[in-house]
Amino acid sequence: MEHMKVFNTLTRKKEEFIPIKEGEYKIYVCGPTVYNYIHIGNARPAVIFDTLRRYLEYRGNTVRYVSNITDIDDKIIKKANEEGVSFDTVARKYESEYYTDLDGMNVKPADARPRVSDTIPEIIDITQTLMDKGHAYKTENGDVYFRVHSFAEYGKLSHQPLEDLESGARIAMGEIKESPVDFALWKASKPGEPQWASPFSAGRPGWHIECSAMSKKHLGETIDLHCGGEDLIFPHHENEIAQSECASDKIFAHYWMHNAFLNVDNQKMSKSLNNFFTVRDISKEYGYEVIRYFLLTAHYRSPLNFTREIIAQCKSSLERIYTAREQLDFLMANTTGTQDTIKAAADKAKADFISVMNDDLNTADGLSKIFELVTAINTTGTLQTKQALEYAATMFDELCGVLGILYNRKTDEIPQQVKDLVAERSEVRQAKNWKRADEIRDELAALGYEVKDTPQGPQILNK
RNA sequence: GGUGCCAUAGCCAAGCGGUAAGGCAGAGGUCUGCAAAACCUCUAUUCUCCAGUUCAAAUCUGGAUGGCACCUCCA
Repeated sequence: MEHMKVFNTLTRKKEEFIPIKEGEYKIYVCGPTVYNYIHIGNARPAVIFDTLRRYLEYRGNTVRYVSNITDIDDKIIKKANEEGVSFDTVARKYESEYYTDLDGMNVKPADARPRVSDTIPEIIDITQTLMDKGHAYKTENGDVYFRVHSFAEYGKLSHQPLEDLESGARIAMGEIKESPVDFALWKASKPGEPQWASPFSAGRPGWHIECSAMSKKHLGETIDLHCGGEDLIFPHHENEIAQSECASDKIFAHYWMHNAFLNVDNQKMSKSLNNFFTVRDISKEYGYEVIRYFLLTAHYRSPLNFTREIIAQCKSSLERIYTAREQLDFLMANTTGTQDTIKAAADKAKADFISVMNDDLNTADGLSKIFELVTAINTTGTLQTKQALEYAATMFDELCGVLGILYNRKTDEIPQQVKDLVAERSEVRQAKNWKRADEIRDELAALGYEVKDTPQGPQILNK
């Protein structure tokens, strides 16, 4: 069995991606904190790792894919208090909006989409285990902290010596910790905060413990891959490793993948710079699919710059793919050709596509392989047999499907009214009545259709 | 200060030791009643700069310059 290669943050090397059980991958992706609409930066891991999943499935594997919702968090609580509603009112709203955006970008629903608020017993359980094993301690006010110095491998993901981390760490107001690097597993609740009963105190979980608990609950103690944005490497993922491995005495995840950040006008997105874009707003202007396409145009470990100019370019590029696909359908219905050389071109595109995707998910190169097939189709057109074109179309759809693009094709039956207008237009064109012909084109446009005149007759496009 | 990453045409971007993929934009042409799309040709003798290694470097090494990230619960 051939495996793709991925860059493993743990070893900082490209490695063969070998699952625990051949043909089955267990993947956990850190999801968003739901206190607002997601921004385009949030969309990057969602789309990239969805593409990884699609690719692994395309290559014949089964994938168990889990992505969480962080619905207990300071920012959510703050927003809820501002609006005078409960935290879960805020969380449920933006969770729902998040899924609307994911659906818009053609991200397949995860097999499990756990919420922190539904995982409290498991969180308490791990916390208790860590305390029992001496990896965690409780303070007077009811907080529970992880004892970082009890885990010798701490820092193995971020590749930072503990001393350096220690010098950079801060102690927040009111924290009483043995070491500045220790982090909260459980926080005793303060007034105005949601709380859950626990053996430690009435309180709520810390940030990092939730992913350890949800990953274990839905995928087991050891998984194949854990991924997320590169900012999560430290402290979030480092801490997850510490918690999970100390609790289970097993490897938490064999592979770690992290996507680079997305910038706007070459600057970090931030509210103060006023360069903050939500997926929702961009989708209204350009459509969701262009966002997905855009995210695939660069390698996931490279920084990606977002500007309106670049998005506009992506829209044109995507258009070329759509046009070729529509052309393919038209050709299949009208070709009189006898060749089948397009089959070889399609086979080559597929083989090349697999080759570049195997190399650490090179989606940018993957797209270029689709464009090579586009050119082959556009060049050879009516010379090919119907069967050969069908073969190419199947391959075309396969590859686009792996990248998750080309999902907005209009496949509705063309209305009789439109067909009649096109027929009338053909007649008046025969009579060289160009005025009426152009009128009809306008009428068709008003109905949402476009007509192109080709040597094989009029091609009707649903726009 | 510690740890990493990046620099390829007007724009986006792959390539990572063997002589510059792909897309967008642009110019000219073909086709067309006009369109649209498509096709053909052109658009980096060169990969930020300077040294070095090598038969061979955008690709490796050293240095410089510029940009970015993490070490601050931001994907």
